[in-house]
Amino acid sequence: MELAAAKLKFIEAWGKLGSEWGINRTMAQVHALLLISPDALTTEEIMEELSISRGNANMTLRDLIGWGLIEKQHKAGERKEYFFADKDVWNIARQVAKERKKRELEPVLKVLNELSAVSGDEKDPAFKTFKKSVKDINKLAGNVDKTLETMLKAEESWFWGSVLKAFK
Amino acid sequence: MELAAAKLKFIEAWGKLGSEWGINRTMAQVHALLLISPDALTTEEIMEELSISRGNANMTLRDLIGWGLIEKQHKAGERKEYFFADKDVWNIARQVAKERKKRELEPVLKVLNELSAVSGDEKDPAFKTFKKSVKDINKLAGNVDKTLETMLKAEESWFWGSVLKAFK
DNA sequence: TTAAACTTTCAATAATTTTTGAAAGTTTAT
DNA sequence: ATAAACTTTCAAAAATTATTGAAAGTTTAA
Repeated sequence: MELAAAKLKFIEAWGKLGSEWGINRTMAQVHALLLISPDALTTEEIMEELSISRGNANMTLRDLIGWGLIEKQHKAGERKEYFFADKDVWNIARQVAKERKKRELEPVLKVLNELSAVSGDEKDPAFKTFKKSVKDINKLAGNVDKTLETMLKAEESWFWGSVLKAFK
Repeated sequence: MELAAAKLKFIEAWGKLGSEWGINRTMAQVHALLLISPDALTTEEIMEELSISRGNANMTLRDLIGWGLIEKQHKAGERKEYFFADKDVWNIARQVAKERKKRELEPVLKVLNELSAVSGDEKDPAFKTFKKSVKDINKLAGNVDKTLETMLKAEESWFWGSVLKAFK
C-alpha cells in the first residue's frame, strides 16, 4: 500500500474508533492527521486535508488542546498558528486516561459513594440487591482507579513490564 | 437517601456513563434497572419503569442479550418473557471487555497490521513518521490485548491481586 | 490609524442517532 | 381453526449531535 492511501485509511480507522468510544469522529481524525504529520500544520491545511469547515477545524483544534493532545506552535515571522501532536503514544494514552478519568469516571464514583449511604429495610430484597450492586461496582471502580493512578505516573516499559510479569 | 430516589439516581448515572462511552443511554439504563432488581422483569414492567415505548424496550433488550449482559427467563405456566441481568460485576466487566475487544479493538488491530506493510521512501519524513506512529500504536495495542486476554480468563481476586501487587 | 491577516463565535442547517407506536408476526390454548 | 397473549418490525418523527460559513473579533505591521 502507498503512503497516501495508508494515511487515509489510518485517519478513517482512528475516526471510527473514536466515535465508537464517545469521541467526536472529526476530533479523532484531526488528531490522527497531526499524529502522522512530521510537521506542524495550519488550520488551513487541516481544513483542506480533511474537507472540513473553518469553524469546525477551529473548534476541534481547541478541543484537542483541551484534551492535552496537541499544541500550538508559532513560527518566527509568521502570523499563522501551527498545530502539532505529541507523537509519544504512551503520553497520548496517559493523557486520554487522565482526562476521561477526571471528566467521566470521577463524577460516577462520586454518585456511587453517595448511593452507598442509601437507607432502607435490610430485609427487603430490593434494598439488599441495590446495596450489593453499588458496593461491588464501587470495589471494581476502586481497583480500576488505583491502576489508572499508577499508569498516569509510570513509564511505559516499567508499567507493562510489571503488568505482564504479574500474569506469568 | 431513600431507595426509590437512589434507584433513579443510579439509573441516571449509569445511563450517562454509558452514553459517554459510546453505549446507547437507554440500553445502559435498562441494564442498570435489571442489575438492581432482585427479580426478573417483563418488557411491560421495564417500559413502565423507564417510560419508554414497546419498540424501544424490545430492541434494547435484544441488544443487551447480544452483549451477553442479560438473559430471558420463562416462568412455568406463563406466556410472558422475563429478563434478568447477571449480577456479578466482574462477569459484567469481562463481558463488556470481550465484546468491545471483538467489535472494535480487533477491527482496528487488523487495519493497523495492514498499515504496517505500507511502502515508501525511507528518507521521507512523512513516511518515517507514519511508520513510527503505526508501530508504536501496534505495540501499545498488543499489550492492551494481552492484558485483556488475561482478564477474560481470570478470577477477579487473582487478577487484581496480581496487578496491584505488581505496582508495590 | 488603517487595513490586512488571521482567529473565534454562533445561529442556522445538516447529519446522525434514537424513539415511537401501530401493524404484522408468532405462539399457545382451546 | 380461532382468538387471545404476547413479541417483533420498521417507517416516520423526535431528539441529539455535528457542521457550516459569514460576521465579528483580534493582532500585527506599516
